[in-house]
Amino acid sequence: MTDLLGRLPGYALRRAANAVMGELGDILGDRGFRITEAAVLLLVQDRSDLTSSQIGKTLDIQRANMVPLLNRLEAAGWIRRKPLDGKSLAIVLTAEGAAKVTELASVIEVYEQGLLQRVPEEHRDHLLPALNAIWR
Amino acid sequence: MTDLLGRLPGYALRRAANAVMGELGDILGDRGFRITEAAVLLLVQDRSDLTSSQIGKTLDIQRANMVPLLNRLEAAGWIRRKPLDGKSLAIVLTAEGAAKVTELASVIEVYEQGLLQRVPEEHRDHLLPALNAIWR
DNA sequence: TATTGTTATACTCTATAACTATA
DNA sequence: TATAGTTATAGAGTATAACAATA
Repeated sequence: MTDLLGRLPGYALRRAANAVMGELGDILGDRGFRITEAAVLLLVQDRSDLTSSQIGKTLDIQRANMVPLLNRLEAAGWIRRKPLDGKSLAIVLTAEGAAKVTELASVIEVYEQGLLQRVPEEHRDHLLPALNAIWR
Repeated sequence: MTDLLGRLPGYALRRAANAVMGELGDILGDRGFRITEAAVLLLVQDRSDLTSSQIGKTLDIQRANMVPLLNRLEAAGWIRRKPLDGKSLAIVLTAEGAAKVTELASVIEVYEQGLLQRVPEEHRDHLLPALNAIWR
């Protein structure tokens, strides 16, 4: 039973995700972001009508944990809380935030391309559909 | 740019790993294990001459964090610290631990098979090599 | 001089419960 | 009555620094 762990998809998934999140965390950290913040910003760039709760549901972040996260993004001047009614707030990018996200998307795109290059060509196109089949 | 996150391998990797670790964590938790403990036990089942430091290097666990982990496994009666010389300790399974690991390996095997079944057949065989290429 | 096991500690990330104001 | 935003807090999991003993 040599190399048992290397043959378990679950373990490989964990190690691969840890490696990638570590690398991406360093890259984004150099630019003042955390990974989860980057995900929120990219989502908000896509859609400017989402509330904190909706973002949380989409990204699997607890509503309660969205608060300090958005506070940080707001304090940095990248997002704004825009009232939709007396209860809900839409999260929208500021002009400064939009510029930051453009830079961010570019950095991430470069990293993701490099990531795919690590995967042997015959497996490359299968990675994303396989991963999405697991959690979606 | 709709569904941007769904097209990023890094994000998909994170979500898939979180989903799988959550499920596996529940399954193992019902049996009194944490995921990392299970990994240690499987590795020790494979090789009975490894020290705490070597296990940590193999599984990417800090030496300092191995201590409470092994303490728990030892307190449960599943492993034993066996002196190799005046400095190093080999981690070996007890008889009770060996039985527990056999059960554990079976539970994990069932889960991993089910996990692979979620992946469409045309992508299935590519998952493990693609993941291992990313971190190994 | 480097390594092993260990202790203590800090930090990040995430989960839970409860409260309020509004739909 | 359910939902949104919020507060406070607790728990994992992981990282760092330091130390004694031994290789």
